[in-house]
Amino acid sequence: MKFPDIAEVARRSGVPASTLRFYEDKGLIMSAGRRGLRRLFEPAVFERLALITLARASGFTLEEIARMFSPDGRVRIDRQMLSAKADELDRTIRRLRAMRDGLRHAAVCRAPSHLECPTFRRLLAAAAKGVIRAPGSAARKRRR
Amino acid sequence: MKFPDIAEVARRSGVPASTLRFYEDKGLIMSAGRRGLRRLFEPAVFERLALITLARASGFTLEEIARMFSPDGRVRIDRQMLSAKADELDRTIRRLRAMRDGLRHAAVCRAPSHLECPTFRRLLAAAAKGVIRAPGSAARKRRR
DNA sequence: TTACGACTTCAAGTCAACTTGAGGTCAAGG
DNA sequence: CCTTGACCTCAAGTTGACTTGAAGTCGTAA
Repeated sequence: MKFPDIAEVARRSGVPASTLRFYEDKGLIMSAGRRGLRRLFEPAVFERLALITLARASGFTLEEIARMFSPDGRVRIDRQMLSAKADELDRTIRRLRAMRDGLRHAAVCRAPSHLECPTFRRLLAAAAKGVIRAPGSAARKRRR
Repeated sequence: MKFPDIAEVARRSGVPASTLRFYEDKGLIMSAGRRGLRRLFEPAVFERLALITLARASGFTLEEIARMFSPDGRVRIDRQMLSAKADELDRTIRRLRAMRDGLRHAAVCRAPSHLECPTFRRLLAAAAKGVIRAPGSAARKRRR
Protein backbone atom coordinates (compact mmCIF):
# COMPACT_ATOMS: atom_id res chain seq x y z
CA MET A 1 0.00 0.00 0.00
CA LYS A 2 2.57 2.56 -1.06
CA PHE A 3 -0.02 5.15 -2.02
CA PRO A 4 -3.40 4.53 -0.40
CA ASP A 5 -6.50 5.63 -2.23
CA ILE A 6 -9.27 7.60 -0.62
CA ALA A 7 -11.16 4.53 0.58
CA GLU A 8 -8.05 3.16 2.25
CA VAL A 9 -7.31 6.48 3.92
CA ALA A 10 -10.90 6.72 5.07
CA ARG A 11 -10.80 3.23 6.45
CA ARG A 12 -7.52 3.61 8.28
CA SER A 13 -8.02 7.16 9.54
CA GLY A 14 -11.69 6.93 10.31
CA VAL A 15 -12.26 10.14 8.37
CA PRO A 16 -15.05 9.72 5.78
CA ALA A 17 -14.11 10.01 2.11
CA SER A 18 -16.45 12.96 1.71
CA THR A 19 -14.59 14.73 4.48
CA LEU A 20 -11.24 13.94 2.91
CA ARG A 21 -12.38 15.56 -0.34
CA PHE A 22 -13.72 18.46 1.63
CA TYR A 23 -10.41 18.86 3.46
CA GLU A 24 -8.49 18.70 0.22
CA ASP A 25 -10.74 21.37 -1.18
CA LYS A 26 -9.98 23.52 1.85
CA GLY A 27 -6.27 22.94 1.43
CA LEU A 28 -5.91 20.98 4.65
CA ILE A 29 -4.56 17.91 2.95
CA MET A 30 -3.15 17.22 -0.51
CA SER A 31 -3.38 14.18 -2.65
CA ALA A 32 -0.07 12.95 -4.05
CA GLY A 33 -1.53 12.37 -7.50
CA ARG A 34 -4.14 10.45 -9.38
CA ARG A 35 -4.63 7.08 -10.97
CA GLY A 36 -7.15 7.99 -13.58
CA LEU A 37 -9.55 10.21 -11.72
CA ARG A 38 -8.81 8.61 -8.39
CA ARG A 39 -6.80 10.29 -5.71
CA LEU A 40 -3.73 8.68 -4.26
CA PHE A 41 -2.34 9.89 -0.97
CA GLU A 42 1.08 9.80 0.58
CA PRO A 43 1.24 7.72 3.76
CA ALA A 44 2.12 10.94 5.59
CA VAL A 45 -1.49 11.98 5.19
CA PHE A 46 -2.34 9.87 8.24
CA GLU A 47 -0.15 12.00 10.47
CA ARG A 48 -1.61 15.07 8.93
CA LEU A 49 -5.12 13.87 9.56
CA ALA A 50 -4.25 12.98 13.14
CA LEU A 51 -2.97 16.51 13.63
CA ILE A 52 -6.12 17.96 12.10
CA THR A 53 -8.27 15.75 14.31
CA LEU A 54 -6.32 16.79 17.36
CA ALA A 55 -6.56 20.44 16.51
CA ARG A 56 -10.30 20.18 15.83
CA ALA A 57 -10.78 18.39 19.12
CA SER A 58 -8.91 21.25 20.78
CA GLY A 59 -11.31 23.76 19.39
CA PHE A 60 -9.38 25.08 16.40
CA THR A 61 -11.44 25.97 13.36
CA LEU A 62 -10.45 24.55 9.98
CA GLU A 63 -9.40 28.07 9.08
CA GLU A 64 -6.97 28.17 11.96
CA ILE A 65 -5.72 24.69 11.21
CA ALA A 66 -5.06 25.66 7.61
CA ARG A 67 -2.84 28.46 8.90
CA MET A 68 -0.82 25.90 10.87
CA PHE A 69 0.67 24.64 7.63
CA SER A 70 3.10 26.51 5.43
CA PRO A 71 2.25 26.71 1.74
CA ASP A 72 4.86 24.00 1.16
CA GLY A 73 2.79 21.72 3.33
CA ARG A 74 5.08 21.52 6.33
CA VAL A 75 3.80 22.03 9.87
CA ARG A 76 4.34 25.54 11.09
CA ILE A 77 3.02 25.65 14.58
CA ASP A 78 2.98 28.93 16.40
CA ARG A 79 3.92 28.35 20.05
CA GLN A 80 2.09 31.48 21.05
CA MET A 81 -1.08 30.17 19.51
CA LEU A 82 -0.65 26.84 21.25
CA SER A 83 -0.29 28.54 24.61
CA ALA A 84 -3.32 30.69 23.93
CA LYS A 85 -5.32 27.62 23.03
CA ALA A 86 -4.14 25.81 26.13
CA ASP A 87 -5.27 28.77 28.22
CA GLU A 88 -8.59 28.66 26.50
CA LEU A 89 -8.93 24.98 27.27
CA ASP A 90 -8.14 25.77 30.88
CA ARG A 91 -11.01 28.19 31.00
CA THR A 92 -13.26 25.67 29.33
CA ILE A 93 -12.26 23.03 31.83
CA ARG A 94 -13.07 25.33 34.73
CA ARG A 95 -16.44 26.00 33.18
CA LEU A 96 -17.18 22.36 32.73
CA ARG A 97 -16.09 21.56 36.25
CA ALA A 98 -18.48 24.18 37.57
CA MET A 99 -21.31 22.73 35.54
CA ARG A 100 -20.45 19.20 36.53
CA ASP A 101 -20.39 20.13 40.21
CA GLY A 102 -23.66 21.93 39.78
CA LEU A 103 -25.29 18.92 38.18
CA ARG A 104 -23.76 16.58 40.70
CA HIS A 105 -25.09 18.73 43.48
CA ALA A 106 -28.50 19.17 41.90
CA ALA A 107 -28.77 15.40 41.68
CA VAL A 108 -28.59 15.00 45.45
CA CYS A 109 -29.79 18.39 46.71
CA ARG A 110 -32.86 18.34 48.95
CA ALA A 111 -33.77 21.99 48.44
CA PRO A 112 -37.35 22.37 47.22
CA SER A 113 -36.09 24.09 44.10
CA HIS A 114 -32.58 24.13 42.75
CA LEU A 115 -32.85 27.82 42.29
CA GLU A 116 -33.08 28.15 46.06
CA CYS A 117 -29.96 26.13 46.68
CA PRO A 118 -26.89 28.22 47.60
CA THR A 119 -24.51 26.00 45.67
CA PHE A 120 -26.56 26.27 42.55
CA ARG A 121 -26.98 29.99 42.98
CA ARG A 122 -23.24 30.48 43.24
CA LEU A 123 -22.85 28.78 39.87
CA LEU A 124 -25.57 30.83 38.31
CA ALA A 125 -24.01 34.01 39.63
CA ALA A 126 -20.77 33.09 37.88
CA ALA A 127 -22.62 32.42 34.67
CA ALA A 128 -24.50 35.68 34.97
CA LYS A 129 -21.30 37.62 35.48
CA GLY A 130 -20.17 36.55 32.05
CA VAL A 131 -17.31 34.61 33.54
CA ILE A 132 -18.63 31.82 31.50
CA ARG A 133 -18.86 31.87 27.76
CA ALA A 134 -20.28 29.55 25.18
CA PRO A 135 -17.79 27.04 23.80
CA GLY A 136 -15.88 28.24 20.81
CA SER A 137 -16.90 31.83 21.29
CA ALA A 138 -13.46 32.75 22.47
CA ALA A 139 -11.89 31.41 19.31
CA ARG A 140 -14.46 32.87 16.96
CA LYS A 141 -13.85 36.03 15.03
CA ARG A 142 -16.24 38.86 15.55
CA ARG A 143 -18.16 39.39 12.33
CA ARG A 144 -19.35 42.77 11.19
CA MET B 1 -38.61 47.51 37.63
CA LYS B 2 -41.19 45.00 38.69
CA PHE B 3 -41.55 43.49 35.22
CA PRO B 4 -38.62 44.28 32.92
CA ASP B 5 -39.26 44.54 29.21
CA ILE B 6 -37.13 42.80 26.65
CA ALA B 7 -34.66 45.65 26.34
CA GLU B 8 -34.10 45.69 30.07
CA VAL B 9 -33.63 41.95 30.20
CA ALA B 10 -31.21 42.13 27.30
CA ARG B 11 -29.25 44.92 28.95
CA ARG B 12 -29.02 43.25 32.33
CA SER B 13 -28.46 39.69 31.16
CA GLY B 14 -26.25 40.43 28.20
CA VAL B 15 -28.45 38.22 26.06
CA PRO B 16 -29.58 40.03 22.87
CA ALA B 17 -33.27 40.73 22.46
CA SER B 18 -33.33 38.64 19.28
CA THR B 19 -31.98 35.72 21.27
CA LEU B 20 -34.54 36.23 24.00
CA ARG B 21 -37.34 36.03 21.42
CA PHE B 22 -35.67 33.01 19.92
CA TYR B 23 -35.44 31.34 23.33
CA GLU B 24 -39.06 32.10 24.07
CA ASP B 25 -39.98 30.58 20.74
CA LYS B 26 -38.05 27.46 21.71
CA GLY B 27 -39.77 27.33 25.07
CA LEU B 28 -36.62 28.01 27.05
CA ILE B 29 -38.01 31.10 28.69
CA MET B 30 -41.50 32.52 29.05
CA SER B 31 -42.69 36.08 29.14
CA ALA B 32 -45.00 36.93 32.01
CA GLY B 33 -47.34 38.87 29.78
CA ARG B 34 -47.55 41.84 27.48
CA ARG B 35 -48.06 45.55 27.64
CA GLY B 36 -49.60 46.10 24.25
CA LEU B 37 -47.43 43.98 22.02
CA ARG B 38 -44.43 44.21 24.26
CA ARG B 39 -43.21 41.37 26.35
CA LEU B 40 -42.81 41.76 30.07
CA PHE B 41 -40.69 39.28 31.97
CA GLU B 42 -40.66 38.12 35.54
CA PRO B 43 -37.45 39.02 37.35
CA ALA B 44 -36.84 35.28 37.70
CA VAL B 45 -35.99 35.22 34.02
CA PHE B 46 -32.49 36.37 34.91
CA GLU B 47 -31.86 33.25 36.89
CA ARG B 48 -33.26 31.17 34.13
CA LEU B 49 -31.04 32.84 31.58
CA ALA B 50 -28.04 32.33 33.80
CA LEU B 51 -28.83 28.65 33.96
CA ILE B 52 -29.24 28.48 30.20
CA THR B 53 -25.99 30.31 29.68
CA LEU B 54 -24.19 27.99 32.04
CA ALA B 55 -25.57 24.91 30.38
CA ARG B 56 -24.77 26.22 26.91
CA ALA B 57 -21.25 27.00 28.05
CA SER B 58 -20.97 23.43 29.22
CA GLY B 59 -21.78 22.14 25.79
CA PHE B 60 -25.44 21.29 26.16
CA THR B 61 -27.66 21.90 23.18
CA LEU B 62 -30.78 24.03 23.53
CA GLU B 63 -32.74 20.84 23.03
CA GLU B 64 -31.10 19.24 26.03
CA ILE B 65 -31.49 22.37 28.09
CA ALA B 66 -35.17 22.49 27.29
CA ARG B 67 -35.46 18.97 28.68
CA MET B 68 -33.88 20.16 31.93
CA PHE B 69 -37.02 22.11 32.73
CA SER B 70 -40.35 20.63 33.62
CA PRO B 71 -43.34 21.89 31.67
CA ASP B 72 -44.21 24.04 34.69
CA GLY B 73 -40.91 25.83 34.30
CA ARG B 74 -39.08 24.41 37.31
CA VAL B 75 -35.75 22.68 37.10
CA ARG B 76 -36.44 19.02 36.59
CA ILE B 77 -35.46 16.67 39.34
CA ASP B 78 -34.46 13.79 37.15
CA ARG B 79 -31.48 12.90 39.27
CA GLN B 80 -30.56 10.08 36.95
CA MET B 81 -30.26 12.42 34.00
CA LEU B 82 -28.34 14.96 36.02
CA SER B 83 -25.87 12.32 37.13
CA ALA B 84 -25.50 11.03 33.60
CA LYS B 85 -24.76 14.53 32.35
CA ALA B 86 -22.24 15.01 35.11
CA ASP B 87 -20.49 11.78 34.13
CA GLU B 88 -20.46 12.92 30.56
CA LEU B 89 -18.87 16.17 31.57
CA ASP B 90 -16.27 14.27 33.57
CA ARG B 91 -15.23 12.39 30.48
CA THR B 92 -15.09 15.57 28.48
CA ILE B 93 -12.99 17.23 31.14
CA ARG B 94 -10.49 14.38 31.11
CA ARG B 95 -10.26 14.64 27.35
CA LEU B 96 -9.69 18.36 27.43
CA ARG B 97 -7.10 18.09 30.17
CA ALA B 98 -5.08 15.67 28.09
CA MET B 99 -5.36 17.99 25.16
CA ARG B 100 -4.36 21.02 27.14
CA ASP B 101 -1.30 19.25 28.47
CA GLY B 102 -0.35 18.26 24.96
CA LEU B 103 -0.68 21.80 23.69
CA ARG B 104 1.19 23.15 26.67
CA HIS B 105 3.99 20.73 25.97
CA ALA B 106 4.08 21.45 22.28
CA ALA B 107 4.35 25.15 23.07
CA VAL B 108 7.63 24.68 24.91
CA CYS B 109 8.95 21.57 23.23
CA ARG B 110 12.39 21.95 21.71
CA ALA B 111 12.06 19.17 19.19
CA PRO B 112 12.88 20.40 15.67
CA SER B 113 9.39 19.56 14.54
CA HIS B 114 6.37 18.71 16.61
CA LEU B 115 5.94 15.61 14.58
CA GLU B 116 9.23 14.37 15.99
CA CYS B 117 8.31 15.05 19.60
CA PRO B 118 7.35 11.90 21.49
CA THR B 119 4.76 13.65 23.61
CA PHE B 120 3.14 15.18 20.60
CA ARG B 121 3.23 11.92 18.75
CA ARG B 122 1.54 10.23 21.64
CA LEU B 123 -1.28 12.74 21.34
CA LEU B 124 -1.48 12.27 17.62
CA ALA B 125 -1.66 8.55 18.13
CA ALA B 126 -4.53 9.05 20.54
CA ALA B 127 -6.26 11.34 18.09
CA ALA B 128 -5.74 8.80 15.33
CA LYS B 129 -7.22 6.09 17.50
CA GLY B 130 -10.37 8.15 17.84
CA VAL B 131 -9.90 8.57 21.56
CA ILE B 132 -10.35 12.24 21.00
CA ARG B 133 -13.52 13.75 19.72
CA ALA B 134 -14.52 17.16 18.51
CA PRO B 135 -15.69 19.57 21.22
CA GLY B 136 -19.34 19.38 22.06
CA SER B 137 -19.62 15.92 20.65
CA ALA B 138 -19.57 14.50 24.14
CA ALA B 139 -22.78 16.27 25.01
CA ARG B 140 -24.33 15.94 21.60
CA LYS B 141 -26.54 13.15 20.51
CA ARG B 142 -25.43 11.02 17.62
CA ARG B 143 -27.66 11.62 14.63
CA ARG B 144 -28.53 8.96 12.09
C1' DT C 1 -14.51 -6.55 -23.95
C1' DT C 2 -17.92 -5.51 -21.26
C1' DA C 3 -20.16 -4.71 -16.91
C1' DC C 4 -19.89 -3.09 -12.45
C1' DG C 5 -19.01 -0.61 -8.73
C1' DA C 6 -15.97 2.52 -6.71
C1' DC C 7 -14.47 6.49 -7.60
C1' DT C 8 -15.13 11.53 -9.62
C1' DT C 9 -17.24 16.62 -9.70
C1' DC C 10 -20.25 20.17 -8.32
C1' DA C 11 -24.31 21.93 -6.41
C1' DA C 12 -27.37 21.79 -2.96
C1' DG C 13 -28.92 20.26 1.55
C1' DT C 14 -28.42 19.92 6.74
C1' DC C 15 -27.91 21.28 11.50
C1' DA C 16 -27.64 24.37 15.49
C1' DA C 17 -28.04 28.68 17.09
C1' DC C 18 -28.79 32.74 16.03
C1' DT C 19 -29.16 37.32 13.27
C1' DT C 20 -31.20 40.31 9.90
C1' DG C 21 -34.74 42.47 7.26
C1' DA C 22 -39.21 43.90 5.77
C1' DG C 23 -43.28 45.53 7.05
C1' DG C 24 -46.41 46.48 11.00
C1' DT C 25 -48.02 48.27 15.83
C1' DC C 26 -48.39 51.25 19.49
C1' DA C 27 -47.19 53.90 24.13
C1' DA C 28 -45.33 58.04 25.31
C1' DG C 29 -43.31 62.63 24.81
C1' DG C 30 -43.77 67.18 22.52
C1' DC D 1 -53.04 64.68 18.25
C1' DC D 2 -49.33 63.18 16.02
C1' DT D 3 -44.89 61.66 15.40
C1' DT D 4 -41.30 58.65 16.69
C1' DG D 5 -38.74 54.94 17.86
C1' DA D 6 -38.74 50.81 20.32
C1' DC D 7 -41.02 47.05 20.10
C1' DC D 8 -43.60 43.29 17.30
C1' DT D 9 -43.94 38.96 13.71
C1' DC D 10 -42.37 35.95 10.35
C1' DA D 11 -39.38 34.58 6.81
C1' DA D 12 -35.07 34.26 5.20
C1' DG D 13 -30.07 34.62 5.71
C1' DT D 14 -25.52 33.28 8.06
C1' DT D 15 -21.74 30.36 9.70
C1' DG D 16 -18.88 26.17 10.08
C1' DA D 17 -18.31 21.72 9.01
C1' DC D 18 -19.81 18.56 6.68
C1' DT D 19 -23.14 15.21 3.98
C1' DT D 20 -26.00 13.92 0.16
C1' DG D 21 -27.44 13.49 -4.54
C1' DA D 22 -27.24 13.47 -9.42
C1' DA D 23 -24.72 12.59 -13.22
C1' DG D 24 -20.46 11.12 -15.11
C1' DT D 25 -15.73 8.37 -15.46
C1' DC D 26 -12.94 4.48 -15.41
C1' DG D 27 -9.94 0.41 -13.34
C1' DT D 28 -10.55 -4.33 -12.84
C1' DA D 29 -12.62 -8.95 -12.50
C1' DA D 30 -15.09 -12.20 -15.46
